[in-house]
Amino acid sequence: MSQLPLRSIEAFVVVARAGNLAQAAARLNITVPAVSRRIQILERYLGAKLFDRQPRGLSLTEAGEKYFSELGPAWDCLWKATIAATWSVRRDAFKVSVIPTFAANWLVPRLARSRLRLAGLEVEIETSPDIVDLRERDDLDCAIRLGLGPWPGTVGQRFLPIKAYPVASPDFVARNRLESPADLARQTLIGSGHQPDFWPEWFRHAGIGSGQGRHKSFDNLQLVYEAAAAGLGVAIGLDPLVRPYLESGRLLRLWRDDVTLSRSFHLVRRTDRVESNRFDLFRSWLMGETAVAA
Amino acid sequence: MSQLPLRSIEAFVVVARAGNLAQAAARLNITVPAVSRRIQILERYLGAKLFDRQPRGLSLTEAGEKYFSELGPAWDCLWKATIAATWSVRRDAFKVSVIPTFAANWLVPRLARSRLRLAGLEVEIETSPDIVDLRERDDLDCAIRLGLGPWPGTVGQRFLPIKAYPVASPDFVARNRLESPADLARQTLIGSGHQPDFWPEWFRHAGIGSGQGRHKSFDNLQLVYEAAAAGLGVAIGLDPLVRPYLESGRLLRLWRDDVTLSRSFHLVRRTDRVESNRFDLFRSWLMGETAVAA
DNA sequence: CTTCAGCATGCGTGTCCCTCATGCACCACA
DNA sequence: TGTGGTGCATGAGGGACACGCATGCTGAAG
Repeated sequence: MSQLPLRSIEAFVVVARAGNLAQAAARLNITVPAVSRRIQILERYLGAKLFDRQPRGLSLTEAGEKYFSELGPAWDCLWKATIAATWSVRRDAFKVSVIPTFAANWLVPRLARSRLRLAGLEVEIETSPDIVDLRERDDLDCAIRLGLGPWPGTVGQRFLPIKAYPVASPDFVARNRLESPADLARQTLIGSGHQPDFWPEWFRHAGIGSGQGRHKSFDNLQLVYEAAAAGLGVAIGLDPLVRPYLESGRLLRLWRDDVTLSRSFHLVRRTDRVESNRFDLFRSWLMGETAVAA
Repeated sequence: MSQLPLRSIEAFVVVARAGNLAQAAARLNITVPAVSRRIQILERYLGAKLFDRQPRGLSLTEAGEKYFSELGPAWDCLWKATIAATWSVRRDAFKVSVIPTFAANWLVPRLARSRLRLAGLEVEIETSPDIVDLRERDDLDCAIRLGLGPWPGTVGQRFLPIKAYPVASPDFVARNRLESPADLARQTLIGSGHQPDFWPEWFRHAGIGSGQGRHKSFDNLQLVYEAAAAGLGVAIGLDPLVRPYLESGRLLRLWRDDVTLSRSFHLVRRTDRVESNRFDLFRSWLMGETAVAA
């Protein structure tokens, strides 16, 4: 007496868009096997294969393609309508509190090319170098935080691990002989003030006594990287954040070794607020982005 | 970590269309309390009231109206796409085997004004006075049967109880004095040949020895009623089927007493076939029709 | 005033679905 | 050709969710 396998249909849409189960699972906030089963259920229900299982992910079959072309828009419409109906009063944007560096180097670029607005969600970013207490800011819907978690009054989940490695400007590298981590002792190390400094944790992993060189501190990571790019010294690069600098060539990674930090990025919301579909949508998008970024 | 309450959204669409929980429950094939809860869940999730609970059923609030206006089409689209994707090969109609009288007096009129075709399901009716063995007819998707059930090789559910009462033409009533069931002994009783005759069961309930009058039999109920309308005698009217005759005035109900027969209409499908969404859709529609017809 | 229709709620239970662990196929690289 | 890695499928077990039943409640009709 089964009805439409709705959860399977949902999974189908997400998988079709993602192209692989891992990213879809992240978006759906369930595990890969669970997604796999959902797809199987739908395929059995329809009596048709929807995906070709290929060594590198899945791709839609002809039937799947056709089904998806009709289903996708309908699903978006459903989402959009549901978002719009949420506290129909609340036509305001979905506000997220983030540290400036993450906003500039990760969040904003991805938001720009996302489908979120199409899905009916307007996202507004508020940056703050310090951790904002969500309980005192009713206008904020959630926050993205860098640290160990949990934070009082919030629930959340880790969504992006951080790798760290020393970086410096090409010019700086050319002028100084930096052959092994031990050479760092003679250099100026640029750290962050507001955010906990990541040098100690890196030195610990690298097996060297904490850096003996001179230290410089800046309030925010953006300034840290800018300083390094200007040739002021060696900074500790946090992997997703520093990438734009590496890609543009303004900074170089000194050695291949990297360290996965204990701190990572977390998405948190207030414990005392009902989880809204706006939050669902945002998290879904966020998880999908990180899964693909791996 | 909840996702969209899809089952609740489904329920919302169905309830919004039905206007009351009972009919919606029938369509969804679940109980009334279950539907009630689904709606509550959605309302909590959205943070908005969707229905005004009125003494006579529910009606959409303004917010609900708006939500439904966007959701309804999307939902239909989803259904349609899913139907279309079902064994993408099978573009043929959904074939139902029915007895002729039921087709003519109940099914066809309702099908005509239904949204089924809009939803993407083409229904084809095959009438047969005898019970067709579904196992021998691969082209049939399901059957509607009058009887006690179950039938070998099938699963199904009762969906329409039958009330029975004697009927005769206005002319016949004028010519003969028919004041109590006992008077039937002197009259010609018109029964059916193929279908089991319903007179005996009626007499048993009425507390009278089986009718002593002359009997006439016809192959199908349509002919039975036509014969009665022509003044040939008294027929036993089966409630949903004989109604068109009563409404047009061609037949009159003799007494207010009625009997609910042990036999009723059942919707059945083959046990050995996976329940398809086409069947789901058809059943959903059928259940909704009977709930409203009550 | 009684009865009935129709929706809400408490409680117990069954079932579905998810997670974890493992297996398998394919590709890349040595 | 072996080895590691990626990505999906499958088996077992458990937990949460949602359904059904019984009952209560409210407003209207007889």
